[in-house]
Amino acid sequence: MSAGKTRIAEVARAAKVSTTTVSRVLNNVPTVDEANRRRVLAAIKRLRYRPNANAQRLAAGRNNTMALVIPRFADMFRSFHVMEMLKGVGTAADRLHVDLLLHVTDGRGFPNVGAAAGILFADIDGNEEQLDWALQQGIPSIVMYQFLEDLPVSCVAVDNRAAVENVVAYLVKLGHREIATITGHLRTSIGIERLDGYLKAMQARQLEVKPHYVQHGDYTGASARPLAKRLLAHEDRPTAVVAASDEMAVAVIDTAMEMGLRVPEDLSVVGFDDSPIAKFSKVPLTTVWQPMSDVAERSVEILRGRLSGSSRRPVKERLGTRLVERQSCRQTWLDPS
Amino acid sequence: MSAGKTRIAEVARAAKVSTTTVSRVLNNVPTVDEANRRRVLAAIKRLRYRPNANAQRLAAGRNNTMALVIPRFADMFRSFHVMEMLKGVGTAADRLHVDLLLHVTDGRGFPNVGAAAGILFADIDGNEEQLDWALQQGIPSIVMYQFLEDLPVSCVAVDNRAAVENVVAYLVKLGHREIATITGHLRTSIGIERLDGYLKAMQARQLEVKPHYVQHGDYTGASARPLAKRLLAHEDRPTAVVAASDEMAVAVIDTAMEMGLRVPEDLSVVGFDDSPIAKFSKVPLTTVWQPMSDVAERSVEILRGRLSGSSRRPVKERLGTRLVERQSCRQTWLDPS
DNA sequence: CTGAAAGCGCTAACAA
DNA sequence: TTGTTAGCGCTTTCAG
Repeated sequence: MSAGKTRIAEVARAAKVSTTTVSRVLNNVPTVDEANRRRVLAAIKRLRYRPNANAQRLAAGRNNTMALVIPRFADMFRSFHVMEMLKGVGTAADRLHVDLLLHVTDGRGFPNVGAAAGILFADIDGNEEQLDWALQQGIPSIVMYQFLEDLPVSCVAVDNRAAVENVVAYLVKLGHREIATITGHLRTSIGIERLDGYLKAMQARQLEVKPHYVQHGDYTGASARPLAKRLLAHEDRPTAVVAASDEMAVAVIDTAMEMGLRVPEDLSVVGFDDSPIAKFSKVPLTTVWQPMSDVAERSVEILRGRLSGSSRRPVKERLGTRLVERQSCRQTWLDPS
Repeated sequence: MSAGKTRIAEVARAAKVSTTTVSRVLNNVPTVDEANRRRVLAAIKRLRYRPNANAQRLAAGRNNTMALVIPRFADMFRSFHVMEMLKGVGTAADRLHVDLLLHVTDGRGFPNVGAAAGILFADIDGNEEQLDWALQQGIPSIVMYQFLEDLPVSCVAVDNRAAVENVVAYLVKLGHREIATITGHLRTSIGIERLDGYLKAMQARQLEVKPHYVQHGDYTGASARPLAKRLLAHEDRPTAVVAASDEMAVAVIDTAMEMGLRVPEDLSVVGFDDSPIAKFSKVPLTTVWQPMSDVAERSVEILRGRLSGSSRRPVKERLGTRLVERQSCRQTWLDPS
């Protein structure tokens, strides 16, 4: 009894029509006499009638419910991204009339997707088991923000490779040739793609990737600090660092300053995420903005299409990023002031 | 047809029992022969049967679905708080077996709470209309993070007053007497309570609240900047500022430094929120941590109780905060180094 | 411990 | 344009 206790029959009685007619006005079926429609509407209002959604769905046989699975302990998937994601998912859900069932999970156990016809995985990292299960159950699913090449599942991700290539191109244009990187987790496609983008971009320009140029972090500032120290203490110090996350970029800046280096005069730093800390760090961070909300919207659209029965083949898409220039990069030939 | 297309009848046939028995094992009814239970479970697995949640709920007449309403454009309700809230709501929902229907809304229109038996409002600010509607419809609702004294609705909020009183006490213990505040929006209970806490604490200690000591901001850094400038440029400059948000506190610090003041040597600053920027600001910020996730958990519990029919009277609770000491405050009698 | 049968509240043919 | 009549897929008395 999701509603109060008013049934459709009572509304029908009050409006002096059949339940069918009430159902019709409820579902905006045009073939209803205007007078009747008005009386029904009035009765609904007066009786505070709210249809029982379960009965509706059962009878109609349709189900526009999607489960949104998000990790309980968002690690790399930062909270500001979650908000963007929610905005995107929410907007699309609204527009496409889909209901969202929220599942905050620790990755263990299976999402209680009882009522859901499909599943939206936000950041599959740590939820692989659940994805497997969904796939095996044949539940239409889509994973957001991660490009799963080999799995027969739809996904919408950010074009990480192109993003980093773009960053390197930007640094090169500023005159940098000694460019190092601090990677994210390399067990996720995101981390791999960002590293790959760096490698490809360097190679394309015949720039040498010295061994110490690639430092393996895990997105956290804590992981980046010692890496930055090692990198910057090296006799063959790079003039620019591209980090796979803003947090790591900030750690690089902090470490550099502690070591007496100036940013951006002695060292250019680029982050990834365009998170709030990018604006608030000691040196406003030049970083990569990601279309978090668009990825989410697109995902809902695709899954909706899948549920409507159009195609059964997985859809895989990538969305573009944007470089946000702030103050952590500098041309190499400028006289350091 | 949320599930594939397997019906309970097919499972029953495969397991050579009645649908009733299948239903029993589905619902963990103990009175089922072990052999039968095993066969049913096997059949379920083999046929990949997933019960139709709508039919279940309709037949059983129960409804443990809560709509979670969150604003699309989270302003004061910062994203890191959203994550905490989701964690809390998710945890409680899991534990209490409630389904969460997510509604990301722009405040206009009414939440499509069709399937929901109750509503959780996260940050009612901007959603007053929707709350009114819910109340009028008699839908059990609870508002989180805002204490609505006069409305007949349950709410769980942070004890803002006590929190700020505690901050003032802390500053006084450090020797401060000239303590100013930058408030948040005063059209929300949160902003009012924080200001009130400040006023009460000052009064209780017979400390004068000079007119310019109370500056009205709106939680954003942008709003605080000019206020901070005015406050610090005043001939009768305070030695400490308590801001109603971390963003504003950071703005105060930045402004102070731009004006040649040192923090905390010349000015102590306390924030509110314990947001990520509190750690990353130029001077690590002493601030108030809020039990965001606990508020959410408690809210779900209370609403659940309400739905289970226990009490009909609104429940109103406040949860305590904690002062997180970092490096933006200093004893007044210390020799400024 | 098990099954037959009667709905849960609504929608959707099908006739009228 | 309207109402009658079957169900949607599951749970739940109530006998057995």
